[in-house]
Amino acid sequence: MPPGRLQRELKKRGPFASPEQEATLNIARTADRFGICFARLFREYGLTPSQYNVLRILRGEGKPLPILDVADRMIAAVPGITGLIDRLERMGLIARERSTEDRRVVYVTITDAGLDLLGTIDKPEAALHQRLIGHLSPDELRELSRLLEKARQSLDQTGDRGGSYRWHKTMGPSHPDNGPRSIGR
Amino acid sequence: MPPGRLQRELKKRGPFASPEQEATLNIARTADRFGICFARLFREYGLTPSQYNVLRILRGEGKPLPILDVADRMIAAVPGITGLIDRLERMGLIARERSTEDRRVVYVTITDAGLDLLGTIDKPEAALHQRLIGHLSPDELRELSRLLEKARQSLDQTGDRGGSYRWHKTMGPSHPDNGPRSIGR
DNA sequence: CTCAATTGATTGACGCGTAAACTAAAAATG
DNA sequence: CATTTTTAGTTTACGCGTCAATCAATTGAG
Repeated sequence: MPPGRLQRELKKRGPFASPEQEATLNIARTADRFGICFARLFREYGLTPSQYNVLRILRGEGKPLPILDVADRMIAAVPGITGLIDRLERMGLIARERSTEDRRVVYVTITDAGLDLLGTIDKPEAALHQRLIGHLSPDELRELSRLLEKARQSLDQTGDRGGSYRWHKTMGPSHPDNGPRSIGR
Repeated sequence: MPPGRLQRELKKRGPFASPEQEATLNIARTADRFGICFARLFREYGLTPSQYNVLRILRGEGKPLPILDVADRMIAAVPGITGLIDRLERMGLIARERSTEDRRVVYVTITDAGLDLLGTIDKPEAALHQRLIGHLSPDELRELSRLLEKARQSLDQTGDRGGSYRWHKTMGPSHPDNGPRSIGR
């Protein structure tokens, strides 16, 4: 049976086909807009969102971390991480260091310069969070986070984890996963 | 209330710096995860999220649209639109057409092939929306959309429109969200 | 009318995400 | 011990977003 006129008509001028679509699009749109603001902020300090992301992960860890562990905590797939690390290393914000035990793994650490840079971003970043959604009441913020967390439950159940490429080890659902840290788009 | 999903996912030992940060990060994270799902769906049909976005905009308009008007309705900046249009044209999904009055202007239309392709994506896409947030109640969906729209108000007021590059015409705040249509990250 | 400013659109350079193919080291298997 | 398999990481190729610079058509000021 062909598509049907009813469906076509509903689609034609209705702003949204369903409340589900409306919500999903709202999530995407809001994240995009907010992401642009954060990207602008990071760029003032010479960083892209992804680069900031890596630095945050490394600062949070406090000690050298294998490169793939960094990738695991970002949404990004693995291959892209190499160039990212390259650039950060060239900027002097992080340092590579090959493991002696297992010479395949490359550890990455944040340098003092990297920590300094992050330190200068901390306050403006908090202020931006505040500017963007500070006008929501505490109740609204709580409810918003609750709804978004509930929304993401549909991903866990279907095994639809973000990181493609390989789902090596730690396949267990909801292991103590240090997820992505930042905001970048 | 238990620790909260995002907090656990981030394995942040301390609490969030602020409820504002928690909410902002939740928005970004949810959009990222959902975006991956949609990107996968579109890719099954040979489309990237951006390409799908352009096609949706053109179908919604129903008539030829100047290239910059397409860019306006996407988050993307202007220069990137050219290559995007190039590829879609090469795929036979849209058509370019130079204006006769103002020979600087290039109009873009969706072809029948483009419409057909979109038609085949419609149902699976709706199903995906459903799968991703169908488990929220109507009340919750309404509330989620309301909160996200309210969150975005902070952007309108400060003139922080997404599209950089040039902020030519149509500066009007929040015209009936004819804005970007898709989901891509 | 002429010349400068504006506007629509494109190009080039760079960073990033992702799929695919590849190298090298370690682990598993026989 | 030799061979296969797995794993860490890189390279390559392509699509896309963004900035800076450019070109051509149009508009505006004098």
